[in-house]
Amino acid sequence: MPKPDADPTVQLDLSVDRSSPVPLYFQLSQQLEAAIEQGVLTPGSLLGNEIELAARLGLSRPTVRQAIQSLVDKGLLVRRRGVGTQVVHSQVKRPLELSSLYDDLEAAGQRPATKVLVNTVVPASAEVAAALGVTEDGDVHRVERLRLAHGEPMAYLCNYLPPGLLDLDTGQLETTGLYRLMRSAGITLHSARQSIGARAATAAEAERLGETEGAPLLTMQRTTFDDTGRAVEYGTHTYRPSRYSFEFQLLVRP
Amino acid sequence: MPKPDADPTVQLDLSVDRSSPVPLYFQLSQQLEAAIEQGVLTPGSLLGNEIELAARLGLSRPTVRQAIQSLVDKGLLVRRRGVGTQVVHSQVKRPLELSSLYDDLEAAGQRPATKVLVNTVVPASAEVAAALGVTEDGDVHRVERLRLAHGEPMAYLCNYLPPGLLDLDTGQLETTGLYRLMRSAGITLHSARQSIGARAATAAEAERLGETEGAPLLTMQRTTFDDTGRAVEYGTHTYRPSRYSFEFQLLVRP
DNA sequence: GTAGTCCGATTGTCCGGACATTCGGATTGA
DNA sequence: TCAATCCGAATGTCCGGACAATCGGACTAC
Repeated sequence: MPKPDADPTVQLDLSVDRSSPVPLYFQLSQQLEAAIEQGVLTPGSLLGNEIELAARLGLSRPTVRQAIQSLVDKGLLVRRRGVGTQVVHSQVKRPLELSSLYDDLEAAGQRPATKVLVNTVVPASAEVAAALGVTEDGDVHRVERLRLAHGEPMAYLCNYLPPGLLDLDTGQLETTGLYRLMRSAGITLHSARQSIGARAATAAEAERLGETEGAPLLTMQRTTFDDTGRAVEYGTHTYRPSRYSFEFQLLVRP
Repeated sequence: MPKPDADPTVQLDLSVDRSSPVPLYFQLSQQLEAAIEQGVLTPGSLLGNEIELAARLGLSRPTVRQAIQSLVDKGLLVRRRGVGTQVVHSQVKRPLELSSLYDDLEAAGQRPATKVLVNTVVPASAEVAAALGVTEDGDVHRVERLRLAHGEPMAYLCNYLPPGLLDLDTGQLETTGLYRLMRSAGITLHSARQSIGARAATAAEAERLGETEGAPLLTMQRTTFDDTGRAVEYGTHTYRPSRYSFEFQLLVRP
């Protein structure tokens, strides 16, 4: 009985457009990622050696390697010296990005709505001043929002921003997420420090979220930095655990 | 009045050992990382252009770029075309790894202790079977542990492992973390899917953790995969929010 | 003075090649 | 039969060079 080939080397029709301004390695990595996404490249299948792949596409090996490496970094491929490069056995989706709750809900088809409760300038408390790196009692923007999904309150978001960074329009805040506003204002987000915990709801918190006093709440604090190292946002959020949990995938750094 | 140079190009004494089996780019990236860690390379300072750095070290530019790129991926450096490469303005520590609670506590100097409550083989429930990708009612290892810090219970950990993967010695489980055991058994961890939430403690949970019934608990579910895509571990954990919260740093993918 | 333009500096992309290292199977030997 | 050895295959590392794209400051023109 002939044994079926378990991990065949897949032949794809790949091509690159040298007249395009898009980098060649990026064109290739996108095509490979699409092939994996659509199941053309099945989990476990080998990708064929780099040399031949480069020759087939008329590219150099470094370029092909750069394309493959970007997918390895995303967790979609695994390289094994002496063996080859193969597609990871699925399960991998998104390796945890610095995403906004708004975008997450929208992607999940939850039709998020936002109610801006407060949008003003206040003197910075000691906590906020320390997080944002501004002087205490200096001006900071304060935004309080209630995030709803299907008309039900899901989270209470309280955010602080350093002054002069961004015009915070209440109308815009109700139709999109804070991160998207910041990015479109030319701020390049770089990293964030997060802390996720839980605690019992105070009376005021319970009131806001439609829970009862003492009910468990999921809490998140976050400070976000841009690529110059400035803190550009500090926020304390509380979530209804029956409506929301943090789901993410993370990769092991090799 | 002479204006002090805010972001000077720093001169370091770097060197590489060509007789070492350690890759040159790795030697360089380690030295740069150490210089950043120790404050020799101050936040905001420029790194000097790649060409000259390569010439100074007797390396080629691709090698230097590979070293720099690895630090950019770690979030320690930022590159700007036409400007140069500069050290990120601090704040960056660890970009969230797939770490074990045991190692985290140990690194924080908390002297963690583990009490193994259950270490046995059981038939897989539907939930466990789905997570691990084994047949329902098939054998799986079940480990229940209580993790303590300073003698106080901090978390209750319930884990399932597919059969035949690992010898689970109760003594070893009490002196180290599960991940370390798996790694030393030759399993290369690749990624994990996590879900963090909160809920009120049941009577049994409260009893185990020394809380009262209805107290808020922080919960985490995780399925871990190796680089072949096999699920190698599934666990449901509950934490006392007064004793533990998830703290991590995450990077924005450029 | 202010706006637009030019230009040097620096990183980004890409090439073609060379050798080293590791894996896994096939061969060989006990 | 089983273990040790060899060998092909594939990725890992490294080189030296070339040109493109972009940033920021200096210069120029109005």
